[in-house]
Amino acid sequence: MPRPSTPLLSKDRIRAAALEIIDRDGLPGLSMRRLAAELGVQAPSLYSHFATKDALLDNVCDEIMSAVDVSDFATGDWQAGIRTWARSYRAALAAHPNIVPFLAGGPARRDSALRVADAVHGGLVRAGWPPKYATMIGASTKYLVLGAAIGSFSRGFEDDVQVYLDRYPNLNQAHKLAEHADEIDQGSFELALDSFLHGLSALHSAVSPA
Amino acid sequence: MPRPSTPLLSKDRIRAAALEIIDRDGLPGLSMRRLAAELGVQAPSLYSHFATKDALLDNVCDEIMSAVDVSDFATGDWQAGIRTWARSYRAALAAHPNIVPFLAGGPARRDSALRVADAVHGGLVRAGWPPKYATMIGASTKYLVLGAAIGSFSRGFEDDVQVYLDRYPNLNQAHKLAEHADEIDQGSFELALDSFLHGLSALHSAVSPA
DNA sequence: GCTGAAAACCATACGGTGTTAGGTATAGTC
DNA sequence: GACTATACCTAACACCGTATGGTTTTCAGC
Repeated sequence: MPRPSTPLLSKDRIRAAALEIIDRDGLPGLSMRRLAAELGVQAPSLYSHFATKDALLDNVCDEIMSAVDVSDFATGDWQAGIRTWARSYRAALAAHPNIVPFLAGGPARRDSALRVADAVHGGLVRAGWPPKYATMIGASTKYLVLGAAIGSFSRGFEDDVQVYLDRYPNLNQAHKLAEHADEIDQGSFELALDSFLHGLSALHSAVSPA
Repeated sequence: MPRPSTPLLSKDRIRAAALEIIDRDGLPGLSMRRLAAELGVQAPSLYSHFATKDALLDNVCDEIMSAVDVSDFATGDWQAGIRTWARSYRAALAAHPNIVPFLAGGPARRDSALRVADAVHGGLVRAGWPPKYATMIGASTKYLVLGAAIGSFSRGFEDDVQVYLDRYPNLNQAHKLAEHADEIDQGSFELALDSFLHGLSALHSAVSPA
């Protein structure tokens, strides 16, 4: 069956199916053959739309990152800018945790990432932060978000309580963590974000020329 | 060549060689065949010592994590405990950045991770933190370290300056980042850690029963 | 409307992967 | 000295990403 009348595939359809597989079966669960099968097609056909598997994954990442909101940097309130950015960033990754190891590992050269970096850096500098600090604050915030996404407590602990009880007395309630994992992840993230901004706010008056 | 007089392989030797390959060639550069070749052996022989590749990688991670220092939690100074923990943790990962995506993705059930979690949680609770906060503080700190390790600025930007200059005016000095990447990574991490502890310290007096 | 090029599918195949099965000779144990 | 477990081997399986080249349809330009 060569070139059909109406195309079976499209970048959008492939991307959506890939993300669905990743969310459902994890990153290793995505293979070009399985993806093709799910689309009712043979594996090499995908290469008419994406040059490599990595290019496809990059495209998936770009779509995820497009939900990141840096608009509050335009208001002049740099704290609101960071908060909105960090929260939307984290939410975007938490919605698709399985792809985070790939997304984080890849270079920041993706267009979507550059758009964000530019807005963040510009917003902070306009708010009076010296460029060097703007860079570090951007990096720190990214650390926090990526770490929260990849090191999520949710899937960190074993259901088998015995493992903890035996040897680690301080973790005797660890099995309860699984139940409240999302809550703890969210709380920990907010705690870190609040503390971070608290500290920055003190620093700002010390280094800002205004 | 069956069972040799003196064993060619050992868990230690395999682990060391694997880590060397990962450090040199990255995580995808490690295959059982290449590892075996480097050890002067055939791939299936490795399975006499490790059940699977993942088990081998877990073992490598355990070794890396053994350098993490939680001893300062025993001094009663919880801030020093966190600082020493976070810094040694980050240093351990920064020494082997290529394995971080695997290390971070895997569950926290590894023995070394449990040892740390127990010490951290115990130290914080003894210092007066309510257990819920102890959990969140541990998680937050872990986020920061993992994020700093995986989202390292160092490898985040393209050498090709033109990419930035064209479209993102606020990033016009981005090419300089590569030169000072390590410095920026370190500075950003310390900035985040300081701010975080600063905020926590205020919170402590509010929630501690003492 | 015809011709030529590009697009979008296909089957086949290559070299790589983690891993299993089964063989063989040595080391250590009763 | 016989037996078993060990630590290597070769061969092979199922899978992977992807290159090649073929076939038909669509589309652009004359």
